[in-house]
Amino acid sequence: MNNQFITPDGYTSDIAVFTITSEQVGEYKPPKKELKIMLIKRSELDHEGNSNMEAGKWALPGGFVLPEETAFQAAERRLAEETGVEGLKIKHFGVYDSPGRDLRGWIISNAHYVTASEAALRSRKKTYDASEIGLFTLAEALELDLAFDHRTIMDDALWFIKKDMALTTLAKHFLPEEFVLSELQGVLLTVLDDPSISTDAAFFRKAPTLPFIEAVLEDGKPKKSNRYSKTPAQLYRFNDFQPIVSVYRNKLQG
Amino acid sequence: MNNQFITPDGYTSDIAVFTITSEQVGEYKPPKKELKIMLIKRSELDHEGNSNMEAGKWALPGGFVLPEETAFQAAERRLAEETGVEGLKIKHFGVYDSPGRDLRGWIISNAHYVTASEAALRSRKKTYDASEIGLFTLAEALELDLAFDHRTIMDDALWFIKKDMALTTLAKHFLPEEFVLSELQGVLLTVLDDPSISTDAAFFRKAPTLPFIEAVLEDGKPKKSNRYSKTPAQLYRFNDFQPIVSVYRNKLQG
DNA sequence: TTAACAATTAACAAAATGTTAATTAAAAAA
DNA sequence: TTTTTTAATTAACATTTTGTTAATTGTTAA
Repeated sequence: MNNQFITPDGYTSDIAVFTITSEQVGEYKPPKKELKIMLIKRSELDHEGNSNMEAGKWALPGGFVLPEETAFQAAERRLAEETGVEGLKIKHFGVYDSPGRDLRGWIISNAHYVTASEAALRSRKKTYDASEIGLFTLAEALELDLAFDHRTIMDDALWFIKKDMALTTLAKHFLPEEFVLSELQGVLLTVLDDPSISTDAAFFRKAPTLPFIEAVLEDGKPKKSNRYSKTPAQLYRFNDFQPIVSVYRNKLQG
Repeated sequence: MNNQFITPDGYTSDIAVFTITSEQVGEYKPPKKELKIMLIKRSELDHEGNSNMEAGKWALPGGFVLPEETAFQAAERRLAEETGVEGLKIKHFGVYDSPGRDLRGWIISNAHYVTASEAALRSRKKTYDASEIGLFTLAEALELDLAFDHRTIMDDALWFIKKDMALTTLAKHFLPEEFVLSELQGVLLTVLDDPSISTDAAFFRKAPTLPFIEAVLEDGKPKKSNRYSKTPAQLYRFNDFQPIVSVYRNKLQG
Protein backbone atom coordinates (compact mmCIF):
# COMPACT_ATOMS: atom_id res chain seq x y z
CA MET A 1 0.00 0.00 0.00
CA ASN A 2 1.11 3.56 -0.46
CA ASN A 3 1.88 5.58 2.61
CA GLN A 4 -1.38 7.40 2.94
CA PHE A 5 -1.35 6.92 6.72
CA ILE A 6 1.04 8.05 9.37
CA THR A 7 2.80 4.88 10.29
CA PRO A 8 4.76 3.70 13.32
CA ASP A 9 8.34 2.57 12.90
CA GLY A 10 7.79 -0.78 14.52
CA TYR A 11 5.44 -3.01 16.47
CA THR A 12 6.87 -5.29 19.11
CA SER A 13 5.55 -7.96 21.43
CA ASP A 14 7.08 -8.06 24.91
CA ILE A 15 6.59 -10.77 27.45
CA ALA A 16 6.93 -10.68 31.21
CA VAL A 17 7.47 -14.31 32.15
CA PHE A 18 6.74 -15.07 35.78
CA THR A 19 7.31 -18.23 37.66
CA ILE A 20 7.22 -19.25 41.27
CA THR A 21 10.22 -21.18 42.46
CA SER A 22 10.22 -23.65 45.32
CA GLU A 23 13.18 -23.81 47.60
CA GLN A 24 13.51 -26.89 49.76
CA VAL A 25 13.87 -25.57 53.27
CA GLY A 26 14.03 -28.95 54.98
CA GLU A 27 12.62 -32.42 54.79
CA TYR A 28 8.88 -32.73 55.32
CA LYS A 29 8.42 -29.00 55.25
CA PRO A 30 6.51 -26.88 52.78
CA PRO A 31 9.10 -25.24 50.53
CA LYS A 32 9.73 -21.54 50.47
CA LYS A 33 8.07 -20.13 47.37
CA GLU A 34 9.06 -16.97 45.61
CA LEU A 35 7.85 -15.08 42.57
CA LYS A 36 10.51 -14.59 39.93
CA ILE A 37 10.66 -12.91 36.57
CA MET A 38 12.67 -14.06 33.59
CA LEU A 39 14.79 -11.40 31.92
CA ILE A 40 17.28 -11.53 29.09
CA LYS A 41 20.47 -9.58 28.66
CA ARG A 42 20.50 -7.68 25.40
CA SER A 43 23.45 -8.66 23.26
CA GLU A 44 25.96 -6.17 21.88
CA LEU A 45 25.18 -6.97 18.25
CA ASP A 46 21.96 -7.87 16.52
CA HIS A 47 21.47 -10.72 14.03
CA GLU A 48 22.96 -8.62 11.24
CA GLY A 49 26.02 -7.57 13.21
CA ASN A 50 24.88 -4.03 13.89
CA SER A 51 25.31 -2.71 17.39
CA ASN A 52 22.17 -3.24 19.40
CA MET A 53 20.12 -0.52 21.04
CA GLU A 54 20.28 -0.69 24.84
CA ALA A 55 22.92 -3.40 24.53
CA GLY A 56 24.09 -4.97 27.75
CA LYS A 57 20.96 -4.07 29.66
CA TRP A 58 18.51 -6.56 31.03
CA ALA A 59 15.15 -6.54 29.30
CA LEU A 60 11.91 -8.42 28.83
CA PRO A 61 12.05 -11.08 26.14
CA GLY A 62 10.17 -10.19 23.00
CA GLY A 63 10.68 -8.94 19.52
CA PHE A 64 9.16 -7.44 16.43
CA VAL A 65 5.77 -8.65 15.31
CA LEU A 66 5.77 -9.96 11.78
CA PRO A 67 3.21 -8.64 9.28
CA GLU A 68 1.44 -11.96 9.04
CA GLU A 69 0.96 -12.59 12.73
CA THR A 70 -0.64 -10.99 15.75
CA ALA A 71 1.33 -9.74 18.74
CA PHE A 72 -0.09 -12.67 20.65
CA GLN A 73 1.26 -15.09 18.08
CA ALA A 74 4.57 -13.25 18.13
CA ALA A 75 4.67 -13.73 21.89
CA GLU A 76 4.03 -17.45 21.42
CA ARG A 77 6.68 -17.65 18.75
CA ARG A 78 9.31 -15.72 20.71
CA LEU A 79 8.61 -17.80 23.79
CA ALA A 80 9.03 -20.98 21.85
CA GLU A 81 12.18 -19.69 20.18
CA GLU A 82 13.70 -18.49 23.42
CA THR A 83 12.52 -21.09 25.89
CA GLY A 84 11.52 -24.06 23.80
CA VAL A 85 8.31 -24.22 25.77
CA GLU A 86 4.81 -24.07 24.38
CA GLY A 87 1.37 -24.14 25.85
CA LEU A 88 2.01 -21.54 28.53
CA LYS A 89 -0.75 -19.15 29.47
CA ILE A 90 -0.11 -15.84 27.72
CA LYS A 91 -2.21 -12.79 28.47
CA HIS A 92 -2.18 -9.34 26.97
CA PHE A 93 -2.27 -6.64 29.59
CA GLY A 94 -1.25 -3.36 28.02
CA VAL A 95 0.20 -1.28 25.25
CA TYR A 96 3.21 0.98 25.62
CA ASP A 97 3.36 3.71 23.04
CA SER A 98 4.69 6.85 24.70
CA PRO A 99 6.62 8.93 22.19
CA GLY A 100 10.30 8.57 22.97
CA ARG A 101 10.02 5.25 24.79
CA ASP A 102 12.35 3.72 22.20
CA LEU A 103 15.11 5.83 20.71
CA ARG A 104 14.99 3.86 17.51
CA GLY A 105 11.73 5.57 16.60
CA TRP A 106 8.00 5.29 17.04
CA ILE A 107 7.78 1.78 18.30
CA ILE A 108 4.68 0.35 19.91
CA SER A 109 4.98 -2.46 22.41
CA ASN A 110 2.15 -4.86 23.00
CA ALA A 111 2.82 -6.31 26.44
CA HIS A 112 1.91 -9.75 27.75
CA TYR A 113 2.46 -11.66 30.88
CA VAL A 114 3.10 -15.36 31.12
CA THR A 115 2.66 -17.60 34.12
CA ALA A 116 4.93 -20.60 34.00
CA SER A 117 5.25 -23.50 36.36
CA GLU A 118 8.67 -24.45 37.60
CA ALA A 119 8.55 -27.51 35.39
CA ALA A 120 8.22 -25.37 32.26
CA LEU A 121 11.09 -23.29 33.53
CA ARG A 122 13.38 -26.27 33.83
CA SER A 123 13.17 -27.10 30.15
CA ARG A 124 13.94 -23.47 29.37
CA LYS A 125 17.24 -23.63 31.14
CA LYS A 126 18.55 -26.08 28.59
CA THR A 127 18.16 -23.70 25.66
CA TYR A 128 19.84 -20.67 27.10
CA ASP A 129 23.07 -20.01 28.86
CA ALA A 130 23.05 -18.23 32.16
CA SER A 131 24.87 -15.16 30.94
CA GLU A 132 22.06 -14.19 28.62
CA ILE A 133 18.98 -15.15 30.52
CA GLY A 134 18.21 -14.91 34.20
CA LEU A 135 15.56 -15.46 36.79
CA PHE A 136 15.26 -12.63 39.27
CA THR A 137 13.21 -12.10 42.35
CA LEU A 138 11.15 -8.97 42.10
CA ALA A 139 13.39 -7.32 44.66
CA GLU A 140 16.41 -8.11 42.54
CA ALA A 141 14.73 -6.99 39.34
CA LEU A 142 13.88 -3.63 40.87
CA GLU A 143 17.59 -2.99 41.35
CA LEU A 144 18.37 -3.49 37.68
CA ASP A 145 18.60 -0.77 35.09
CA LEU A 146 16.23 -2.23 32.56
CA ALA A 147 16.16 -1.40 28.87
CA PHE A 148 13.58 0.97 27.35
CA ASP A 149 10.52 1.36 29.59
CA HIS A 150 10.64 -2.27 30.63
CA ARG A 151 10.74 -1.31 34.28
CA THR A 152 7.30 0.24 33.92
CA ILE A 153 6.03 -2.70 31.92
CA MET A 154 7.33 -5.11 34.56
CA ASP A 155 5.70 -3.13 37.38
CA ASP A 156 2.40 -3.12 35.53
CA ALA A 157 2.66 -6.84 34.79
CA LEU A 158 3.16 -7.52 38.47
CA TRP A 159 0.06 -5.52 39.27
CA PHE A 160 -1.96 -7.61 36.80
CA ILE A 161 -0.55 -10.84 38.19
CA LYS A 162 -1.66 -9.83 41.67
CA LYS A 163 -5.08 -8.81 40.48
CA ASP A 164 -5.63 -11.96 38.46
CA MET A 165 -4.30 -14.15 41.26
CA ALA A 166 -7.00 -12.71 43.53
CA LEU A 167 -9.81 -12.71 41.00
CA THR A 168 -9.24 -15.79 38.90
CA THR A 169 -7.80 -19.27 39.13
CA LEU A 170 -4.46 -17.99 37.84
CA ALA A 171 -2.68 -19.86 40.66
CA LYS A 172 -3.35 -22.99 38.63
CA HIS A 173 -0.60 -22.08 36.20
CA PHE A 174 2.02 -21.93 38.93
CA LEU A 175 1.14 -25.34 40.34
CA PRO A 176 1.56 -28.93 39.24
CA GLU A 177 -1.51 -30.80 38.07
CA GLU A 178 -1.99 -32.24 41.55
CA PHE A 179 -1.03 -30.23 44.59
CA VAL A 180 -1.57 -30.09 48.33
CA LEU A 181 -3.21 -27.16 50.06
CA SER A 182 0.01 -25.83 51.54
CA GLU A 183 1.40 -25.52 48.00
CA LEU A 184 -1.60 -23.50 46.89
CA GLN A 185 -1.28 -21.39 50.01
CA GLY A 186 2.40 -20.83 49.30
CA VAL A 187 1.74 -19.72 45.74
CA LEU A 188 -0.97 -17.30 46.82
CA LEU A 189 1.21 -15.80 49.54
CA THR A 190 3.96 -14.91 47.09
CA VAL A 191 1.75 -12.10 45.79
CA LEU A 192 -1.26 -11.74 48.07
CA ASP A 193 -1.25 -10.38 51.59
CA ASP A 194 -4.43 -11.64 53.19
CA PRO A 195 -4.93 -13.04 56.69
CA SER A 196 -7.57 -15.47 55.45
CA ILE A 197 -4.83 -17.05 53.33
CA SER A 198 -1.85 -16.70 55.66
CA THR A 199 -3.70 -18.00 58.71
CA ASP A 200 -3.44 -21.77 58.50
CA ALA A 201 -6.64 -22.56 60.34
CA ALA A 202 -8.69 -20.17 58.22
CA PHE A 203 -7.13 -21.29 54.95
CA PHE A 204 -7.36 -25.01 55.63
CA ARG A 205 -10.99 -24.72 56.70
CA LYS A 206 -12.04 -22.67 53.69
CA ALA A 207 -9.87 -24.11 50.91
CA PRO A 208 -11.49 -27.55 50.68
CA THR A 209 -14.83 -25.85 49.97
CA LEU A 210 -13.53 -23.71 47.10
CA PRO A 211 -15.66 -24.68 44.12
CA PHE A 212 -12.81 -24.47 41.62
CA ILE A 213 -10.62 -27.13 43.20
CA GLU A 214 -11.47 -30.72 43.99
CA ALA A 215 -9.89 -33.53 45.94
CA VAL A 216 -8.10 -36.10 43.80
CA LEU A 217 -9.30 -39.68 44.18
CA GLU A 218 -7.43 -42.89 43.47
CA ASP A 219 -9.41 -46.13 43.30
CA GLY A 220 -12.26 -44.27 44.93
CA LYS A 221 -10.08 -43.35 47.89
CA PRO A 222 -8.65 -39.90 48.65
CA LYS A 223 -5.23 -39.61 47.08
CA LYS A 224 -2.65 -38.27 49.47
CA SER A 225 0.93 -37.15 49.35
CA ASN A 226 3.79 -36.99 51.80
CA ARG A 227 5.76 -34.59 49.67
CA TYR A 228 5.86 -31.89 52.28
CA SER A 229 4.71 -33.47 55.48
CA LYS A 230 4.80 -36.60 57.52
CA THR A 231 1.06 -36.62 57.77
CA PRO A 232 -0.26 -37.55 54.33
CA ALA A 233 -1.89 -34.48 52.81
CA GLN A 234 -4.83 -34.59 50.45
CA LEU A 235 -4.05 -33.85 46.80
CA TYR A 236 -6.23 -31.40 44.91
CA ARG A 237 -6.60 -30.33 41.32
CA PHE A 238 -8.29 -27.38 39.63
CA ASN A 239 -11.52 -28.02 37.80
CA ASP A 240 -13.21 -25.85 35.17
CA PHE A 241 -15.33 -23.81 37.54
CA GLN A 242 -14.99 -20.12 36.73
CA PRO A 243 -15.57 -18.16 39.92
CA ILE A 244 -17.33 -14.81 39.80
CA VAL A 245 -17.02 -12.21 42.49
CA SER A 246 -18.70 -8.85 42.84
CA VAL A 247 -18.20 -5.84 45.05
CA TYR A 248 -21.98 -5.71 45.46
CA ARG A 249 -22.29 -9.23 46.81
CA ASN A 250 -19.33 -9.89 49.01
CA LYS A 251 -17.74 -8.61 52.11
CA LEU A 252 -15.02 -6.19 51.14
CA GLN A 253 -11.58 -5.29 52.30
CA GLY A 254 -10.01 -1.96 51.49
CA MET B 1 14.83 6.62 10.88
CA ASN B 2 15.54 4.25 8.01
CA ASN B 3 13.25 1.28 7.57
CA GLN B 4 15.32 -1.30 9.35
CA PHE B 5 12.21 -2.71 11.02
CA ILE B 6 9.12 -4.23 9.58
CA THR B 7 6.55 -1.55 10.12
CA PRO B 8 2.77 -1.54 10.35
CA ASP B 9 0.81 0.61 7.92
CA GLY B 10 -1.08 2.44 10.63
CA TYR B 11 -1.95 2.67 14.30
CA THR B 12 -5.45 3.65 15.30
CA SER B 13 -7.28 4.35 18.51
CA ASP B 14 -10.87 3.14 18.68
CA ILE B 15 -13.35 3.99 21.36
CA ALA B 16 -16.46 2.15 22.48
CA VAL B 17 -18.52 4.86 24.19
CA PHE B 18 -21.16 3.47 26.51
CA THR B 19 -23.85 5.34 28.32
CA ILE B 20 -26.91 4.34 30.27
CA THR B 21 -30.05 6.18 29.31
CA SER B 22 -32.98 6.80 31.61
CA GLU B 23 -36.45 6.63 30.21
CA GLN B 24 -39.19 8.21 32.28
CA VAL B 25 -41.78 5.49 32.67
CA GLY B 26 -44.18 7.47 34.86
CA GLU B 27 -44.18 10.04 37.60
CA TYR B 28 -42.63 8.98 40.88
CA LYS B 29 -41.25 5.83 39.38
CA PRO B 30 -37.67 4.74 38.91
CA PRO B 31 -36.89 5.24 35.23
CA LYS B 32 -36.15 2.41 32.86
CA LYS B 33 -32.40 2.31 32.33
CA GLU B 34 -30.69 0.86 29.31
CA LEU B 35 -27.10 0.46 28.20
CA LYS B 36 -26.37 2.12 24.89
CA ILE B 37 -23.35 2.41 22.67
CA MET B 38 -22.45 5.39 20.52
CA LEU B 39 -21.57 4.61 16.93
CA ILE B 40 -20.77 6.80 13.97
CA LYS B 41 -21.64 6.31 10.36
CA ARG B 42 -18.57 6.35 8.17
CA SER B 43 -18.84 9.02 5.51
CA GLU B 44 -18.47 8.33 1.79
CA LEU B 45 -15.42 10.54 1.39
CA ASP B 46 -12.52 11.22 3.70
CA HIS B 47 -11.10 14.64 4.50
CA GLU B 48 -9.17 14.73 1.27
CA GLY B 49 -12.13 13.75 -0.87
CA ASN B 50 -11.05 10.17 -1.49
CA SER B 51 -13.66 7.48 -1.10
CA ASN B 52 -13.59 6.06 2.37
CA MET B 53 -12.98 2.44 3.30
CA GLU B 54 -16.07 0.76 4.70
CA ALA B 55 -18.05 3.89 3.82
CA GLY B 56 -21.67 3.93 4.89
CA LYS B 57 -21.16 1.40 7.64
CA TRP B 58 -21.59 2.09 11.32
CA ALA B 59 -18.35 1.99 13.29
CA LEU B 60 -16.72 2.86 16.55
CA PRO B 61 -15.44 6.40 16.75
CA GLY B 62 -11.68 6.70 16.58
CA GLY B 63 -8.89 7.53 14.24
CA PHE B 64 -5.22 7.37 13.54
CA VAL B 65 -2.82 7.96 16.36
CA LEU B 66 -0.39 10.80 15.66
CA PRO B 67 3.35 10.21 16.08
CA GLU B 68 3.60 12.58 19.01
CA GLU B 69 0.78 11.16 21.08
CA THR B 70 -0.25 7.91 22.71
CA ALA B 71 -3.32 5.96 21.69
CA PHE B 72 -4.86 7.04 24.98
CA GLN B 73 -4.29 10.68 24.13
CA ALA B 74 -5.64 10.05 20.65
CA ALA B 75 -8.77 8.63 22.23
CA GLU B 76 -9.11 11.75 24.38
CA ARG B 77 -8.53 13.97 21.39
CA ARG B 78 -10.97 12.17 19.13
CA LEU B 79 -13.59 12.15 21.86
CA ALA B 80 -13.19 15.87 22.39
CA GLU B 81 -13.28 16.50 18.64
CA GLU B 82 -16.31 14.36 18.10
CA THR B 83 -18.31 14.97 21.24
CA GLY B 84 -16.94 18.17 22.73
CA VAL B 85 -16.76 16.42 26.06
CA GLU B 86 -13.67 15.99 28.19
CA GLY B 87 -12.95 14.34 31.48
CA LEU B 88 -14.67 11.07 30.68
CA LYS B 89 -13.22 7.86 32.02
CA ILE B 90 -11.28 6.18 29.24
CA LYS B 91 -9.84 2.71 29.65
CA HIS B 92 -7.73 0.59 27.37
CA PHE B 93 -8.98 -2.95 27.10
CA GLY B 94 -7.40 -4.59 24.10
CA VAL B 95 -5.44 -4.54 20.88
CA TYR B 96 -6.77 -5.74 17.55
CA ASP B 97 -4.06 -6.69 15.12
CA SER B 98 -5.21 -9.70 13.15
CA PRO B 99 -3.74 -9.66 9.67
CA GLY B 100 -6.50 -8.72 7.27
CA ARG B 101 -8.69 -6.95 9.82
CA ASP B 102 -8.39 -3.77 7.77
CA LEU B 103 -8.16 -4.02 3.98
CA ARG B 104 -6.11 -0.84 3.83
CA GLY B 105 -3.13 -2.70 5.19
CA TRP B 106 -1.48 -3.76 8.42
CA ILE B 107 -3.34 -1.53 10.81
CA ILE B 108 -3.29 -2.01 14.55
CA SER B 109 -6.19 -0.83 16.64
CA ASN B 110 -5.76 0.08 20.28
CA ALA B 111 -9.23 -0.25 21.75
CA HIS B 112 -10.71 1.69 24.65
CA TYR B 113 -14.02 1.89 26.35
CA VAL B 114 -15.58 5.02 27.77
CA THR B 115 -18.32 5.26 30.33
CA ALA B 116 -20.33 8.43 29.97
CA SER B 117 -23.18 9.75 32.05
CA GLU B 118 -26.31 10.88 30.31
CA ALA B 119 -25.37 14.45 31.09
CA ALA B 120 -22.12 14.13 29.12
CA LEU B 121 -24.13 12.61 26.31
CA ARG B 122 -26.47 15.58 26.11
CA SER B 123 -23.67 18.02 25.31
CA ARG B 124 -22.45 15.61 22.65
CA LYS B 125 -25.71 15.75 20.79
CA LYS B 126 -25.17 19.39 20.05
CA THR B 127 -21.94 18.81 18.11
CA TYR B 128 -23.13 16.05 15.79
CA ASP B 129 -26.11 15.57 13.58
CA ALA B 130 -28.20 12.48 14.01
CA SER B 131 -27.45 11.06 10.58
CA GLU B 132 -23.78 10.58 11.37
CA ILE B 133 -23.83 9.57 14.98
CA GLY B 134 -26.22 7.34 16.83
CA LEU B 135 -26.94 5.77 20.17
CA PHE B 136 -27.93 2.16 19.95
CA THR B 137 -29.07 -0.38 22.46
CA LEU B 138 -26.85 -3.41 22.44
CA ALA B 139 -29.65 -5.40 20.84
CA GLU B 140 -29.89 -2.85 18.04
CA ALA B 141 -26.13 -2.69 17.61
CA LEU B 142 -25.91 -6.45 17.19
CA GLU B 143 -28.17 -6.17 14.18
CA LEU B 144 -25.86 -3.73 12.41
CA ASP B 145 -23.20 -4.64 9.90
CA LEU B 146 -20.30 -2.85 11.55
CA ALA B 147 -17.12 -1.76 9.78
CA PHE B 148 -13.86 -3.69 10.08
CA ASP B 149 -13.81 -5.97 13.15
CA HIS B 150 -15.69 -3.45 15.22
CA ARG B 151 -18.35 -6.01 16.02
CA THR B 152 -15.73 -8.07 17.83
CA ILE B 153 -14.28 -5.01 19.53
CA MET B 154 -17.74 -3.98 20.69
CA ASP B 155 -18.50 -7.44 22.06
CA ASP B 156 -15.22 -7.45 23.95
CA ALA B 157 -15.82 -3.95 25.29
CA LEU B 158 -19.18 -5.07 26.62
CA TRP B 159 -17.52 -7.96 28.37
CA PHE B 160 -15.05 -5.60 30.05
CA ILE B 161 -17.83 -3.22 31.06
CA LYS B 162 -19.65 -6.09 32.75
CA LYS B 163 -16.54 -7.30 34.49
CA ASP B 164 -15.55 -3.86 35.71
CA MET B 165 -19.08 -3.07 36.79
CA ALA B 166 -18.99 -6.12 39.06
CA LEU B 167 -15.43 -5.67 40.30
CA THR B 168 -14.97 -1.93 40.59
CA THR B 169 -16.93 1.22 41.26
CA LEU B 170 -17.40 1.73 37.53
CA ALA B 171 -21.11 2.40 38.12
CA LYS B 172 -20.04 5.78 39.43
CA HIS B 173 -19.40 7.00 35.89
CA PHE B 174 -22.95 6.26 34.80
CA LEU B 175 -24.53 8.14 37.70
CA PRO B 176 -24.91 11.74 38.73
CA GLU B 177 -22.82 13.00 41.62
CA GLU B 178 -25.69 12.32 44.03
CA PHE B 179 -28.04 9.44 43.40
CA VAL B 180 -30.64 7.32 45.14
CA LEU B 181 -30.26 3.59 45.64
CA SER B 182 -32.81 2.68 43.01
CA GLU B 183 -30.74 4.57 40.45
CA LEU B 184 -27.64 2.61 41.39
CA GLN B 185 -29.67 -0.57 41.27
CA GLY B 186 -30.98 0.35 37.83
CA VAL B 187 -27.51 1.01 36.49
CA LEU B 188 -26.19 -2.28 37.81
CA LEU B 189 -29.08 -4.24 36.39
CA THR B 190 -28.42 -2.99 32.87
CA VAL B 191 -25.41 -5.28 32.72
CA LEU B 192 -25.42 -7.56 35.75
CA ASP B 193 -27.79 -10.41 36.40
CA ASP B 194 -27.66 -11.07 40.11
CA PRO B 195 -30.53 -11.78 42.50
CA SER B 196 -28.78 -9.92 45.31
CA ILE B 197 -29.08 -6.81 43.16
CA SER B 198 -32.43 -7.39 41.52
CA THR B 199 -34.19 -8.38 44.74
CA ASP B 200 -35.23 -5.10 46.32
CA ALA B 201 -35.14 -6.26 49.91
CA ALA B 202 -31.66 -7.73 49.54
CA PHE B 203 -30.29 -4.77 47.66
CA PHE B 204 -31.73 -2.11 49.94
CA ARG B 205 -30.47 -3.89 53.02
CA LYS B 206 -26.96 -4.38 51.71
CA ALA B 207 -26.38 -1.21 49.70
CA PRO B 208 -26.29 1.27 52.60
CA THR B 209 -23.41 -0.72 54.11
CA LEU B 210 -21.27 -0.68 50.96
CA PRO B 211 -18.03 0.99 51.99
CA PHE B 212 -17.57 2.85 48.71
CA ILE B 213 -20.78 4.88 48.89
CA GLU B 214 -21.95 7.19 51.63
CA ALA B 215 -25.15 8.98 52.50
CA VAL B 216 -25.17 12.65 51.57
CA LEU B 217 -25.84 15.07 54.42
CA GLU B 218 -27.21 18.60 54.26
CA ASP B 219 -26.91 20.78 57.36
CA GLY B 220 -26.08 17.65 59.27
CA LYS B 221 -29.35 16.04 58.23
CA PRO B 222 -29.76 13.23 55.69
CA LYS B 223 -30.32 14.72 52.27
CA LYS B 224 -33.24 13.16 50.47
CA SER B 225 -34.81 13.31 47.07
CA ASN B 226 -38.27 12.79 45.65
CA ARG B 227 -36.99 12.41 42.11
CA TYR B 228 -38.33 8.93 41.68
CA SER B 229 -40.66 8.34 44.58
CA LYS B 230 -43.21 9.95 46.79
CA THR B 231 -41.36 8.77 49.84
CA PRO B 232 -38.17 10.84 50.07
CA ALA B 233 -35.21 8.63 49.27
CA GLN B 234 -31.75 9.05 50.73
CA LEU B 235 -29.13 10.46 48.38
CA TYR B 236 -25.73 8.77 48.19
CA ARG B 237 -22.43 9.58 46.60
CA PHE B 238 -19.33 7.51 45.84
CA ASN B 239 -16.29 8.04 48.03
CA ASP B 240 -12.70 7.08 47.28
CA PHE B 241 -12.79 3.63 48.83
CA GLN B 242 -11.31 1.08 46.44
CA PRO B 243 -12.95 -2.26 47.12
CA ILE B 244 -10.93 -5.46 46.79
CA VAL B 245 -12.48 -8.85 46.28
CA SER B 246 -10.89 -12.25 46.06
CA VAL B 247 -12.05 -15.68 45.02
CA TYR B 248 -10.24 -17.05 48.08
CA ARG B 249 -12.12 -14.88 50.58
CA ASN B 250 -15.65 -14.57 49.38
CA LYS B 251 -18.59 -16.70 48.66
CA LEU B 252 -18.68 -17.48 44.99
CA GLN B 253 -21.23 -17.82 42.30
CA GLY B 254 -20.57 -19.71 39.14
C1' DT C 1 -60.01 9.42 54.47
C1' DT C 2 -58.21 6.02 52.03
C1' DA C 3 -55.65 3.60 48.38
C1' DA C 4 -51.18 3.12 46.15
C1' DC C 5 -46.58 2.66 46.06
C1' DA C 6 -41.45 3.35 46.31
C1' DA C 7 -38.50 3.29 49.89
C1' DT C 8 -37.27 1.70 53.59
C1' DT C 9 -36.87 -1.02 58.31
C1' DA C 10 -37.57 -5.21 61.37
C1' DA C 11 -37.06 -9.65 62.47
C1' DC C 12 -35.24 -13.92 62.09
C1' DA C 13 -33.39 -18.02 59.87
C1' DA C 14 -29.58 -19.80 57.29
C1' DA C 15 -24.73 -19.55 55.78
C1' DA C 16 -20.22 -18.24 55.98
C1' DT C 17 -16.23 -16.68 58.52
C1' DG C 18 -12.77 -16.15 62.35
C1' DT C 19 -10.58 -18.31 66.09
C1' DT C 20 -8.93 -21.34 69.51
C1' DA C 21 -8.13 -25.84 70.72
C1' DA C 22 -7.84 -30.61 69.80
C1' DT C 23 -6.54 -34.69 66.82
C1' DT C 24 -3.96 -37.45 63.45
C1' DA C 25 -0.14 -39.83 61.24
C1' DA C 26 4.41 -40.73 60.40
C1' DA C 27 9.40 -39.77 61.10
C1' DA C 28 12.93 -39.07 64.35
C1' DA C 29 14.76 -39.06 68.79
C1' DA C 30 15.18 -41.15 73.23
C1' DT D 1 9.52 -49.52 71.92
C1' DT D 2 8.01 -45.26 73.48
C1' DT D 3 7.96 -40.46 73.18
C1' DT D 4 8.44 -36.26 70.77
C1' DT D 5 7.75 -33.42 66.94
C1' DT D 6 5.42 -31.33 63.19
C1' DA D 7 2.35 -30.48 59.23
C1' DA D 8 -2.11 -31.35 58.23
C1' DT D 9 -6.21 -31.54 59.43
C1' DT D 10 -10.85 -31.52 62.23
C1' DA D 11 -14.01 -29.82 66.02
C1' DA D 12 -16.42 -26.56 68.25
C1' DC D 13 -18.32 -22.30 68.83
C1' DA D 14 -18.81 -17.30 68.63
C1' DT D 15 -19.38 -13.71 65.35
C1' DT D 16 -20.72 -11.79 60.87
C1' DT D 17 -23.13 -11.80 56.69
C1' DT D 18 -26.68 -12.98 53.86
C1' DG D 19 -31.48 -14.31 52.30
C1' DT D 20 -36.23 -13.75 52.99
C1' DT D 21 -40.66 -12.47 54.47
C1' DA D 22 -43.33 -9.18 56.56
C1' DA D 23 -44.16 -4.77 58.31
C1' DT D 24 -43.72 0.49 58.25
C1' DT D 25 -43.24 5.18 56.41
C1' DG D 26 -44.17 9.32 53.85
C1' DT D 27 -46.32 11.27 50.20
C1' DT D 28 -49.53 11.84 46.21
C1' DA D 29 -53.92 11.15 44.21
C1' DA D 30 -58.52 9.52 44.29
